[in-house]
Amino acid sequence: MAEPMYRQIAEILRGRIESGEIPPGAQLPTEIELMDQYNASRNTVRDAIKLLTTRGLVEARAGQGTFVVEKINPFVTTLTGELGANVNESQVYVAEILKGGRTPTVSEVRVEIQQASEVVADVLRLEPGAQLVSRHQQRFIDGIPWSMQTTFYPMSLIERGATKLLQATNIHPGTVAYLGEACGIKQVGYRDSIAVRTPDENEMRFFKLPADGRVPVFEIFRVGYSQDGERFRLTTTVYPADRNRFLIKVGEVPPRDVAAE
Amino acid sequence: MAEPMYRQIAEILRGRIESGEIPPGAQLPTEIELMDQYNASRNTVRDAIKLLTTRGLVEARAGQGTFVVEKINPFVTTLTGELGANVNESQVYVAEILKGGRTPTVSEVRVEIQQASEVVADVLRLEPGAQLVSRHQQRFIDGIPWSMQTTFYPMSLIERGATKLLQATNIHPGTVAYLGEACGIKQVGYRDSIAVRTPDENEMRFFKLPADGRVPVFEIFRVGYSQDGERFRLTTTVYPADRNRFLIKVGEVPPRDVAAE
DNA sequence: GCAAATTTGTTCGTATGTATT
DNA sequence: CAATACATACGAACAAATTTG
Repeated sequence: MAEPMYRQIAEILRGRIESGEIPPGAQLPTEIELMDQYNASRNTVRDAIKLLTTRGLVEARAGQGTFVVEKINPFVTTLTGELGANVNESQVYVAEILKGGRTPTVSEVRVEIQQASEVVADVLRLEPGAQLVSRHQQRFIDGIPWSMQTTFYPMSLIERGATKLLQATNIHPGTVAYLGEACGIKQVGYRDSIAVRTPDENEMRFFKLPADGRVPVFEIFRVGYSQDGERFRLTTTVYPADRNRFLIKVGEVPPRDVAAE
Repeated sequence: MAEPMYRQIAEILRGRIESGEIPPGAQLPTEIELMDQYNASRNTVRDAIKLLTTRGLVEARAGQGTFVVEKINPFVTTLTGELGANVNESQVYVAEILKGGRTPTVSEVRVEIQQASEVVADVLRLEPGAQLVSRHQQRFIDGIPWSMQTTFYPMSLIERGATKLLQATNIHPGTVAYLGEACGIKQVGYRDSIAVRTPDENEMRFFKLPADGRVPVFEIFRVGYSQDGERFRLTTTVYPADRNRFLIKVGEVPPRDVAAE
Protein backbone atom coordinates (compact mmCIF):
# COMPACT_ATOMS: atom_id res chain seq x y z
CA MET A 1 0.00 0.00 0.00
CA ALA A 2 2.91 2.34 -0.48
CA GLU A 3 1.14 4.09 -3.29
CA PRO A 4 -2.22 5.73 -2.65
CA MET A 5 -5.10 4.13 -4.45
CA TYR A 6 -5.81 7.00 -6.81
CA ARG A 7 -2.26 6.80 -8.14
CA GLN A 8 -2.48 3.06 -8.57
CA ILE A 9 -5.65 3.49 -10.56
CA ALA A 10 -4.02 6.23 -12.62
CA GLU A 11 -1.05 3.96 -13.31
CA ILE A 12 -3.28 1.11 -14.43
CA LEU A 13 -5.23 3.41 -16.71
CA ARG A 14 -2.02 4.86 -18.08
CA GLY A 15 -0.92 1.34 -18.92
CA ARG A 16 -4.20 0.60 -20.63
CA ILE A 17 -3.81 3.76 -22.67
CA GLU A 18 -0.15 3.38 -23.60
CA SER A 19 -0.56 -0.26 -24.50
CA GLY A 20 -3.15 0.80 -27.02
CA GLU A 21 -6.02 -0.96 -25.28
CA ILE A 22 -7.72 2.44 -25.11
CA PRO A 23 -6.49 4.19 -28.25
CA PRO A 24 -6.30 7.95 -28.82
CA GLY A 25 -9.76 9.44 -29.16
CA ALA A 26 -11.48 6.53 -27.41
CA GLN A 27 -13.57 6.94 -24.32
CA LEU A 28 -12.42 5.76 -20.93
CA PRO A 29 -14.86 3.82 -18.78
CA THR A 30 -17.23 6.21 -17.02
CA GLU A 31 -16.57 7.16 -13.43
CA ILE A 32 -19.29 4.75 -12.30
CA GLU A 33 -17.73 1.89 -14.25
CA LEU A 34 -14.29 2.70 -12.86
CA MET A 35 -15.73 2.69 -9.33
CA ASP A 36 -16.84 -0.89 -9.92
CA GLN A 37 -13.71 -1.99 -11.77
CA TYR A 38 -11.30 -0.75 -9.13
CA ASN A 39 -13.57 -0.89 -6.10
CA ALA A 40 -13.05 2.73 -5.16
CA SER A 41 -15.26 5.68 -4.44
CA ARG A 42 -16.16 8.13 -7.12
CA ASN A 43 -13.92 10.82 -5.60
CA THR A 44 -10.95 8.51 -5.68
CA VAL A 45 -11.63 7.62 -9.29
CA ARG A 46 -11.88 11.29 -10.08
CA ASP A 47 -8.55 11.95 -8.40
CA ALA A 48 -6.98 9.34 -10.64
CA ILE A 49 -8.48 10.92 -13.73
CA LYS A 50 -7.38 14.36 -12.63
CA LEU A 51 -3.82 13.09 -12.46
CA LEU A 52 -3.99 11.83 -16.02
CA THR A 53 -5.59 15.11 -17.08
CA THR A 54 -2.76 17.16 -15.62
CA ARG A 55 -0.31 14.92 -17.43
CA GLY A 56 -2.12 15.67 -20.66
CA LEU A 57 -3.08 12.05 -21.25
CA VAL A 58 -6.86 12.32 -21.10
CA GLU A 59 -9.49 15.00 -21.38
CA ALA A 60 -12.88 15.03 -19.64
CA ARG A 61 -15.93 16.45 -21.38
CA ALA A 62 -18.94 17.18 -19.21
CA GLY A 63 -21.97 15.22 -20.34
CA GLN A 64 -19.96 12.98 -22.65
CA GLY A 65 -17.17 11.15 -20.91
CA THR A 66 -13.42 11.10 -20.55
CA PHE A 67 -11.34 10.55 -23.66
CA VAL A 68 -7.74 9.75 -24.52
CA VAL A 69 -6.22 12.85 -26.10
CA GLU A 70 -5.15 12.62 -29.73
CA LYS A 71 -1.74 13.90 -30.64
CA ILE A 72 -1.81 17.14 -32.53
CA ASN A 73 0.20 17.42 -35.72
CA PRO A 74 2.41 20.25 -34.51
CA PHE A 75 3.16 23.54 -36.20
CA VAL A 76 6.86 23.84 -36.92
CA THR A 77 8.69 27.16 -36.82
CA THR A 78 12.29 27.68 -37.83
CA LEU A 79 14.05 30.18 -35.59
CA THR A 80 17.29 30.50 -37.52
CA GLY A 81 16.04 32.30 -40.59
CA GLU A 82 17.30 34.83 -43.04
CA LEU A 83 18.64 37.98 -41.52
CA GLY A 84 18.73 40.45 -44.30
CA ALA A 85 16.78 43.63 -44.45
CA ASN A 86 15.35 42.22 -47.66
CA VAL A 87 13.42 39.44 -45.97
CA ASN A 88 10.34 39.73 -43.87
CA GLU A 89 10.17 37.32 -41.00
CA SER A 90 6.44 37.10 -41.53
CA GLN A 91 6.99 36.10 -45.11
CA VAL A 92 9.41 33.42 -44.08
CA TYR A 93 6.99 31.76 -41.74
CA VAL A 94 4.13 32.19 -44.13
CA ALA A 95 6.13 30.39 -46.80
CA GLU A 96 7.00 27.66 -44.35
CA ILE A 97 3.39 27.14 -43.37
CA LEU A 98 2.07 27.17 -46.92
CA LYS A 99 4.64 24.53 -47.79
CA GLY A 100 2.96 22.32 -45.20
CA GLY A 101 -0.39 22.77 -46.91
CA ARG A 102 -1.79 24.93 -44.12
CA THR A 103 -3.37 28.34 -44.27
CA PRO A 104 -2.04 31.18 -42.13
CA THR A 105 -4.05 34.25 -41.25
CA VAL A 106 -3.24 37.23 -39.09
CA SER A 107 -5.26 39.74 -37.11
CA GLU A 108 -5.05 43.47 -37.56
CA VAL A 109 -2.07 45.17 -36.01
CA ARG A 110 -2.72 46.94 -32.75
CA VAL A 111 -0.36 49.86 -32.20
CA GLU A 112 0.18 51.40 -28.80
CA ILE A 113 2.44 54.01 -27.30
CA GLN A 114 3.77 52.81 -23.99
CA GLN A 115 6.27 53.53 -21.31
CA ALA A 116 9.02 50.96 -21.18
CA SER A 117 8.59 48.47 -18.37
CA GLU A 118 11.68 47.64 -16.39
CA VAL A 119 12.26 44.41 -18.28
CA VAL A 120 11.83 45.92 -21.73
CA ALA A 121 13.94 48.95 -20.86
CA ASP A 122 16.66 46.66 -19.59
CA VAL A 123 16.72 44.54 -22.73
CA LEU A 124 16.65 47.51 -25.11
CA ARG A 125 19.14 49.48 -23.01
CA LEU A 126 16.72 52.36 -22.42
CA GLU A 127 15.75 54.33 -19.36
CA PRO A 128 12.79 52.78 -17.56
CA GLY A 129 9.75 54.75 -18.62
CA ALA A 130 11.17 55.64 -22.02
CA GLN A 131 8.59 55.98 -24.77
CA LEU A 132 7.99 52.92 -26.94
CA VAL A 133 5.88 51.92 -29.90
CA SER A 134 4.39 48.46 -29.47
CA ARG A 135 2.91 46.59 -32.40
CA HIS A 136 0.78 43.59 -31.50
CA GLN A 137 -0.64 40.90 -33.74
CA GLN A 138 -2.40 37.57 -33.36
CA ARG A 139 -1.71 34.77 -35.81
CA PHE A 140 -3.71 31.71 -36.79
CA ILE A 141 -3.06 28.55 -38.78
CA ASP A 142 -6.06 26.86 -40.36
CA GLY A 143 -8.16 29.07 -38.11
CA ILE A 144 -6.50 27.75 -34.94
CA PRO A 145 -4.95 30.39 -32.66
CA TRP A 146 -1.25 29.92 -33.17
CA SER A 147 0.73 32.75 -31.66
CA MET A 148 0.53 36.23 -30.18
CA GLN A 149 3.32 38.61 -30.99
CA THR A 150 4.27 42.03 -29.67
CA THR A 151 7.23 44.04 -30.91
CA PHE A 152 8.59 47.04 -29.03
CA TYR A 153 10.49 49.79 -30.86
CA PRO A 154 12.14 52.78 -29.18
CA MET A 155 10.25 55.96 -29.96
CA SER A 156 13.52 57.43 -31.21
CA LEU A 157 13.07 55.39 -34.40
CA ILE A 158 10.04 57.51 -35.24
CA GLU A 159 12.06 60.65 -34.81
CA ARG A 160 14.66 59.16 -37.10
CA GLY A 161 12.08 58.82 -39.84
CA ALA A 162 10.33 55.49 -39.33
CA THR A 163 6.92 57.07 -39.02
CA LYS A 164 5.09 54.11 -40.54
CA LEU A 165 5.70 52.22 -37.31
CA LEU A 166 2.66 54.10 -36.04
CA GLN A 167 0.46 52.68 -38.81
CA ALA A 168 -2.01 50.12 -37.52
CA THR A 169 -1.52 47.91 -40.57
CA ASN A 170 1.04 45.46 -41.79
CA ILE A 171 4.10 47.19 -43.19
CA HIS A 172 5.13 45.82 -46.58
CA PRO A 173 7.41 44.21 -47.42
CA GLY A 174 8.31 43.92 -43.76
CA THR A 175 9.07 46.06 -40.76
CA VAL A 176 12.74 45.18 -40.69
CA ALA A 177 13.10 46.12 -44.35
CA TYR A 178 11.17 49.32 -43.76
CA LEU A 179 13.50 50.37 -40.98
CA GLY A 180 16.37 49.98 -43.41
CA GLU A 181 14.72 52.31 -45.93
CA ALA A 182 13.36 54.81 -43.46
CA CYS A 183 16.25 55.33 -41.11
CA GLY A 184 19.12 53.22 -42.32
CA ILE A 185 18.89 50.56 -39.64
CA LYS A 186 19.92 47.16 -40.95
CA GLN A 187 19.42 44.08 -38.83
CA VAL A 188 22.76 42.30 -38.78
CA GLY A 189 21.86 39.78 -36.10
CA TYR A 190 19.34 38.75 -33.48
CA ARG A 191 19.24 36.79 -30.30
CA ASP A 192 16.35 34.56 -29.25
CA SER A 193 15.68 33.48 -25.71
CA ILE A 194 13.29 30.56 -25.26
CA ALA A 195 11.46 29.72 -22.07
CA VAL A 196 8.30 27.92 -21.05
CA ARG A 197 5.82 29.20 -18.48
CA THR A 198 2.16 28.91 -17.55
CA PRO A 199 -0.16 31.11 -19.59
CA ASP A 200 -1.80 34.22 -18.22
CA GLU A 201 -5.56 34.77 -18.44
CA ASN A 202 -5.32 36.61 -21.74
CA GLU A 203 -3.38 33.80 -23.34
CA MET A 204 -5.66 31.10 -21.95
CA ARG A 205 -8.62 32.90 -23.48
CA PHE A 206 -7.04 33.52 -26.86
CA PHE A 207 -5.57 30.05 -27.32
CA LYS A 208 -8.61 28.38 -25.74
CA LEU A 209 -6.40 26.62 -23.21
CA PRO A 210 -7.92 24.74 -20.26
CA ALA A 211 -8.49 26.96 -17.24
CA ASP A 212 -6.35 24.86 -14.94
CA GLY A 213 -3.18 26.02 -16.65
CA ARG A 214 -1.87 22.55 -17.42
CA VAL A 215 -0.83 23.54 -20.96
CA PRO A 216 2.22 25.80 -20.81
CA VAL A 217 3.28 28.31 -23.42
CA PHE A 218 6.56 28.99 -25.15
CA GLU A 219 7.75 32.55 -24.75
CA ILE A 220 10.37 33.65 -27.21
CA PHE A 221 12.14 36.97 -26.85
CA ARG A 222 13.92 38.20 -29.97
CA VAL A 223 16.28 41.15 -29.75
CA GLY A 224 17.37 42.64 -33.07
CA TYR A 225 20.79 44.23 -33.48
CA SER A 226 21.66 46.89 -36.04
CA GLN A 227 24.94 47.42 -37.86
CA ASP A 228 25.92 49.77 -35.02
CA GLY A 229 25.35 47.10 -32.40
CA GLU A 230 22.21 48.92 -31.33
CA ARG A 231 19.29 46.95 -29.95
CA PHE A 232 16.53 48.41 -32.06
CA ARG A 233 13.63 46.06 -31.32
CA LEU A 234 12.32 43.48 -28.90
CA THR A 235 9.81 40.98 -30.18
CA THR A 236 8.04 38.64 -27.78
CA THR A 237 6.03 35.79 -29.22
CA VAL A 238 3.91 33.35 -27.25
CA TYR A 239 2.97 29.90 -28.58
CA PRO A 240 0.96 27.17 -26.82
CA ALA A 241 3.32 24.33 -26.04
CA ASP A 242 0.84 21.63 -27.01
CA ARG A 243 0.88 22.38 -30.71
CA ASN A 244 4.22 23.94 -31.56
CA ARG A 245 7.76 22.87 -32.19
CA PHE A 246 10.83 24.86 -33.17
CA LEU A 247 13.73 24.17 -35.49
CA ILE A 248 17.23 25.52 -35.39
CA LYS A 249 19.72 25.00 -38.18
CA VAL A 250 23.42 25.60 -37.74
CA GLY A 251 25.99 25.23 -40.48
CA GLU A 252 25.22 23.29 -43.62
CA VAL A 253 21.95 21.49 -43.23
CA PRO A 254 20.18 19.76 -46.08
CA PRO A 255 16.59 20.86 -46.63
CA ARG A 256 13.98 19.10 -44.58
CA ASP A 257 11.85 16.82 -46.69
CA VAL A 258 9.07 15.03 -44.90
CA ALA A 259 7.95 15.34 -41.34
CA ALA A 260 11.24 13.99 -40.10
CA GLU A 261 11.26 12.92 -36.46
CA MET B 1 -22.30 32.54 -9.44
CA ALA B 2 -20.88 32.12 -12.88
CA GLU B 3 -17.53 31.10 -11.46
CA PRO B 4 -17.38 28.15 -9.07
CA MET B 5 -16.27 29.00 -5.60
CA TYR B 6 -12.95 27.19 -5.71
CA ARG B 7 -11.90 29.27 -8.70
CA GLN B 8 -12.98 32.47 -7.05
CA ILE B 9 -10.87 31.60 -4.04
CA ALA B 10 -7.97 30.73 -6.30
CA GLU B 11 -8.32 34.07 -8.08
CA ILE B 12 -8.33 35.99 -4.82
CA LEU B 13 -5.25 34.14 -3.62
CA ARG B 14 -3.54 34.73 -6.94
CA GLY B 15 -4.21 38.43 -6.51
CA ARG B 16 -2.78 38.40 -3.01
CA ILE B 17 0.31 36.67 -4.30
CA GLU B 18 0.88 38.77 -7.40
CA SER B 19 0.29 42.00 -5.54
CA GLY B 20 3.13 41.02 -3.26
CA GLU B 21 0.94 40.71 -0.19
CA ILE B 22 2.18 37.12 0.07
CA PRO B 23 5.71 37.30 -1.32
CA PRO B 24 7.70 34.42 -2.86
CA GLY B 25 8.73 31.95 -0.21
CA ALA B 26 6.06 33.04 2.25
CA GLN B 27 3.45 30.70 3.62
CA LEU B 28 -0.19 30.89 2.60
CA PRO B 29 -2.84 30.77 5.30
CA THR B 30 -3.42 27.19 6.38
CA GLU B 31 -6.37 25.30 4.99
CA ILE B 32 -8.26 25.84 8.24
CA GLU B 33 -7.64 29.57 8.11
CA LEU B 34 -8.73 29.74 4.48
CA MET B 35 -11.93 27.85 5.37
CA ASP B 36 -12.75 30.63 7.80
CA GLN B 37 -11.60 33.48 5.56
CA TYR B 38 -13.64 32.38 2.57
CA ASN B 39 -16.40 30.47 4.32
CA ALA B 40 -15.84 27.27 2.37
CA SER B 41 -15.26 23.64 3.20
CA ARG B 42 -11.78 22.24 3.42
CA ASN B 43 -12.19 20.31 0.17
CA THR B 44 -13.18 23.45 -1.67
CA VAL B 45 -10.19 25.31 -0.28
CA ARG B 46 -8.01 22.42 -1.31
CA ASP B 47 -9.42 22.54 -4.85
CA ALA B 48 -8.46 26.21 -5.03
CA ILE B 49 -4.94 25.45 -3.87
CA LYS B 50 -4.64 22.58 -6.32
CA LEU B 51 -5.43 24.99 -9.13
CA LEU B 52 -2.66 27.33 -8.05
CA THR B 53 -0.33 24.35 -7.69
CA THR B 54 -0.97 23.19 -11.24
CA ARG B 55 -0.28 26.71 -12.43
CA GLY B 56 3.04 26.59 -10.64
CA LEU B 57 2.20 29.47 -8.33
CA VAL B 58 2.32 27.68 -4.99
CA GLU B 59 3.72 24.49 -3.56
CA ALA B 60 2.27 22.48 -0.67
CA ARG B 61 4.55 20.68 1.78
CA ALA B 62 2.98 18.07 3.98
CA GLY B 63 3.36 18.91 7.63
CA GLN B 64 4.51 22.45 6.94
CA GLY B 65 2.08 24.42 4.87
CA THR B 66 1.59 25.88 1.43
CA PHE B 67 4.15 28.33 0.12
CA VAL B 68 4.49 30.74 -2.76
CA VAL B 69 7.10 29.34 -5.12
CA GLU B 70 10.31 31.26 -5.56
CA LYS B 71 11.54 31.89 -9.04
CA ILE B 72 14.54 29.81 -9.96
CA ASN B 73 17.52 31.53 -11.49
CA PRO B 74 17.47 29.55 -14.71
CA PHE B 75 20.29 27.70 -16.39
CA VAL B 76 20.95 29.17 -19.82
CA THR B 77 22.10 27.05 -22.74
CA THR B 78 23.14 28.41 -26.10
CA LEU B 79 21.99 26.16 -28.92
CA THR B 80 23.79 27.87 -31.76
CA GLY B 81 27.36 26.97 -30.90
CA GLU B 82 30.58 26.26 -32.66
CA LEU B 83 30.39 23.60 -35.26
CA GLY B 84 33.92 22.58 -35.90
CA ALA B 85 35.33 19.20 -35.24
CA ASN B 86 37.78 21.04 -33.00
CA VAL B 87 35.17 22.00 -30.45
CA ASN B 88 33.48 19.77 -27.97
CA GLU B 89 29.89 20.67 -27.32
CA SER B 90 30.42 19.58 -23.75
CA GLN B 91 33.29 21.99 -23.41
CA VAL B 92 31.19 24.79 -24.79
CA TYR B 93 28.47 24.37 -22.26
CA VAL B 94 30.93 23.80 -19.47
CA ALA B 95 32.60 27.10 -20.30
CA GLU B 96 29.24 28.81 -20.41
CA ILE B 97 28.26 27.46 -17.02
CA LEU B 98 31.56 28.26 -15.35
CA LYS B 99 31.25 31.81 -16.62
CA GLY B 100 28.05 32.04 -14.60
CA GLY B 101 29.88 30.99 -11.46
CA ARG B 102 28.24 27.59 -11.35
CA THR B 103 29.76 24.15 -11.16
CA PRO B 104 28.87 21.48 -13.69
CA THR B 105 29.34 17.78 -13.09
CA VAL B 106 28.49 14.78 -15.22
CA SER B 107 27.72 11.14 -14.55
CA GLU B 108 29.59 8.26 -16.05
CA VAL B 109 28.74 7.41 -19.63
CA ARG B 110 26.44 4.46 -20.10
CA VAL B 111 27.03 2.72 -23.42
CA GLU B 112 24.49 0.36 -24.93
CA ILE B 113 24.06 -1.51 -28.17
CA GLN B 114 20.52 -1.23 -29.38
CA GLN B 115 18.27 -1.84 -32.30
CA ALA B 116 17.06 1.36 -33.90
CA SER B 117 13.50 2.23 -32.94
CA GLU B 118 11.27 3.39 -35.72
CA VAL B 119 11.72 7.04 -34.82
CA VAL B 120 15.50 6.89 -34.54
CA ALA B 121 15.83 4.86 -37.72
CA ASP B 122 13.69 7.37 -39.52
CA VAL B 123 15.75 10.34 -38.40
CA LEU B 124 19.10 8.71 -39.13
CA ARG B 125 17.88 7.23 -42.42
CA LEU B 126 18.53 3.66 -41.33
CA GLU B 127 16.51 0.47 -41.56
CA PRO B 128 14.32 -0.05 -38.50
CA GLY B 129 16.16 -2.49 -36.29
CA ALA B 130 19.60 -1.42 -37.49
CA GLN B 131 22.33 -1.70 -34.87
CA LEU B 132 23.14 1.44 -32.90
CA VAL B 133 25.54 2.56 -30.24
CA SER B 134 23.83 4.71 -27.63
CA ARG B 135 25.83 6.81 -25.20
CA HIS B 136 23.90 8.17 -22.24
CA GLN B 137 24.94 10.72 -19.65
CA GLN B 138 23.33 12.70 -16.85
CA ARG B 139 24.47 16.23 -16.12
CA PHE B 140 24.23 18.40 -13.02
CA ILE B 141 24.80 22.04 -12.19
CA ASP B 142 25.69 22.88 -8.61
CA GLY B 143 24.54 19.37 -7.80
CA ILE B 144 21.06 19.94 -9.25
CA PRO B 145 19.96 17.48 -11.94
CA TRP B 146 20.12 19.51 -15.09
CA SER B 147 19.79 17.34 -18.16
CA MET B 148 19.80 13.77 -19.47
CA GLN B 149 21.39 13.16 -22.80
CA THR B 150 21.48 10.17 -25.12
CA THR B 151 23.33 10.10 -28.42
CA PHE B 152 22.75 7.41 -31.03
CA TYR B 153 25.44 6.52 -33.55
CA PRO B 154 25.03 4.04 -36.41
CA MET B 155 27.05 0.90 -35.73
CA SER B 156 28.68 1.41 -39.12
CA LEU B 157 30.83 4.15 -37.54
CA ILE B 158 32.52 1.49 -35.43
CA GLU B 159 33.31 -0.53 -38.50
CA ARG B 160 34.74 2.60 -40.04
CA GLY B 161 37.20 2.88 -37.17
CA ALA B 162 35.48 4.81 -34.42
CA THR B 163 35.91 2.04 -31.90
CA LYS B 164 36.20 4.37 -28.94
CA LEU B 165 32.49 5.01 -29.21
CA LEU B 166 32.14 1.77 -27.27
CA GLN B 167 34.18 3.13 -24.37
CA ALA B 168 32.08 3.83 -21.31
CA THR B 169 33.98 7.03 -20.53
CA ASN B 170 34.09 10.54 -21.82
CA ILE B 171 35.94 10.80 -25.10
CA HIS B 172 38.48 13.63 -25.09
CA PRO B 173 38.54 16.19 -26.47
CA GLY B 174 35.06 15.41 -27.69
CA THR B 175 33.12 12.79 -29.55
CA VAL B 176 32.60 14.94 -32.61
CA ALA B 177 36.31 15.68 -32.82
CA TYR B 178 37.10 12.00 -32.31
CA LEU B 179 34.88 11.00 -35.19
CA GLY B 180 36.89 13.34 -37.38
CA GLU B 181 40.17 11.67 -36.40
CA ALA B 182 38.92 8.12 -36.40
CA CYS B 183 36.89 7.94 -39.55
CA GLY B 184 37.09 11.30 -41.24
CA ILE B 185 33.59 12.46 -40.40
CA LYS B 186 33.40 16.19 -39.92
CA GLN B 187 30.27 17.79 -38.60
CA VAL B 188 29.41 20.57 -41.00
CA GLY B 189 25.99 21.32 -39.60
CA TYR B 190 23.26 20.24 -37.26
CA ARG B 191 19.56 20.67 -36.83
CA ASP B 192 17.80 21.02 -33.49
CA SER B 193 14.14 20.34 -32.93
CA ILE B 194 12.65 21.71 -29.71
CA ALA B 195 9.45 20.49 -28.15
CA VAL B 196 7.89 20.40 -24.71
CA ARG B 197 6.11 17.40 -23.24
CA THR B 198 5.25 15.86 -19.87
CA PRO B 199 8.07 13.87 -18.29
CA ASP B 200 8.08 10.09 -18.11
CA GLU B 201 8.61 8.25 -14.83
CA ASN B 202 12.35 8.02 -15.30
CA GLU B 203 12.66 11.74 -15.85
CA MET B 204 10.40 12.60 -12.93
CA ARG B 205 12.60 10.51 -10.68
CA PHE B 206 15.92 11.86 -11.91
CA PHE B 207 14.91 15.52 -11.95
CA LYS B 208 12.90 15.15 -8.72
CA LEU B 209 9.84 16.56 -10.44
CA PRO B 210 6.45 16.46 -8.72
CA ALA B 211 4.54 13.27 -9.40
CA ASP B 212 1.56 15.02 -10.89
CA GLY B 213 3.48 15.90 -13.99
CA ARG B 214 2.77 19.61 -13.81
CA VAL B 215 6.38 20.49 -14.69
CA PRO B 216 7.03 19.72 -18.35
CA VAL B 217 10.39 18.99 -19.93
CA PHE B 218 12.14 20.34 -22.97
CA GLU B 219 13.13 17.66 -25.44
CA ILE B 220 15.75 18.69 -27.94
CA PHE B 221 16.68 16.45 -30.84
CA ARG B 222 19.97 17.27 -32.52
CA VAL B 223 20.86 15.63 -35.81
CA GLY B 224 24.46 16.03 -36.93
CA TYR B 225 25.37 16.18 -40.62
CA SER B 226 28.75 15.26 -42.06
CA GLN B 227 30.54 16.78 -45.04
CA ASP B 228 28.83 14.13 -47.18
CA GLY B 229 25.38 15.17 -46.02
CA GLU B 230 25.21 12.01 -43.94
CA ARG B 231 23.24 12.01 -40.69
CA PHE B 232 25.82 10.48 -38.43
CA ARG B 233 24.32 11.05 -34.99
CA LEU B 234 21.12 11.82 -33.15
CA THR B 235 21.38 13.42 -29.74
CA THR B 236 18.31 13.79 -27.58
CA THR B 237 18.57 15.95 -24.48
CA VAL B 238 15.87 16.43 -21.89
CA TYR B 239 15.76 19.46 -19.57
CA PRO B 240 13.14 20.30 -16.93
CA ALA B 241 11.24 23.35 -18.14
CA ASP B 242 11.14 25.00 -14.73
CA ARG B 243 14.86 25.74 -14.58
CA ASN B 244 16.14 26.04 -18.11
CA ARG B 245 16.17 28.57 -20.89
CA PHE B 246 17.77 28.49 -24.31
CA LEU B 247 19.53 31.06 -26.42
CA ILE B 248 19.88 31.25 -30.16
CA LYS B 249 22.16 33.68 -31.88
CA VAL B 250 21.90 34.47 -35.57
CA GLY B 251 24.20 36.81 -37.43
CA GLU B 252 26.35 39.30 -35.59
CA VAL B 253 25.37 39.38 -31.97
CA PRO B 254 27.37 41.21 -29.32
CA PRO B 255 28.40 39.10 -26.35
CA ARG B 256 25.91 38.78 -23.54
CA ASP B 257 27.01 40.61 -20.45
CA VAL B 258 24.79 40.37 -17.44
CA ALA B 259 21.61 38.40 -16.96
CA ALA B 260 19.85 40.35 -19.66
CA GLU B 261 16.10 39.92 -19.75
C1' DG C 1 14.66 10.26 21.33
C1' DC C 2 9.80 10.63 22.05
C1' DA C 3 5.26 12.66 22.21
C1' DA C 4 2.18 16.18 21.03
C1' DA C 5 0.58 19.59 17.96
C1' DT C 6 0.15 21.26 13.40
C1' DT C 7 -0.56 20.82 8.57
C1' DT C 8 -1.28 18.62 4.39
C1' DG C 9 -2.68 13.97 2.02
C1' DT C 10 -6.02 10.29 1.09
C1' DT C 11 -10.54 8.23 1.07
C1' DC C 12 -15.10 7.70 1.86
C1' DG C 13 -20.17 9.26 1.65
C1' DT C 14 -23.70 12.35 -0.06
C1' DA C 15 -26.13 15.91 -2.53
C1' DT C 16 -26.84 18.96 -6.16
C1' DG C 17 -25.48 21.51 -10.48
C1' DT C 18 -24.33 21.64 -15.45
C1' DA C 19 -23.44 19.97 -20.10
C1' DT C 20 -24.55 16.82 -23.72
C1' DT C 21 -27.13 13.45 -26.10
C1' DC D 1 -37.97 16.29 -21.28
C1' DA D 2 -35.28 12.42 -19.64
C1' DA D 3 -31.04 9.99 -19.18
C1' DT D 4 -26.19 10.07 -18.79
C1' DA D 5 -21.76 11.76 -17.36
C1' DC D 6 -18.84 14.96 -15.50
C1' DA D 7 -18.41 19.28 -12.08
C1' DT D 8 -18.91 21.41 -7.71
C1' DA D 9 -19.49 21.41 -2.82
C1' DC D 10 -20.08 19.87 1.86
C1' DG D 11 -18.94 16.86 5.85
C1' DA D 12 -16.14 13.40 8.15
C1' DA D 13 -12.35 10.40 9.46
C1' DC D 14 -7.87 8.79 9.48
C1' DA D 15 -2.94 8.76 7.58
C1' DA D 16 1.53 10.82 6.85
C1' DA D 17 4.98 14.39 7.22
C1' DT D 18 7.04 17.90 9.87
C1' DT D 19 7.97 20.87 13.66
C1' DT D 20 8.12 21.81 18.43
C1' DG D 21 8.39 21.02 23.26
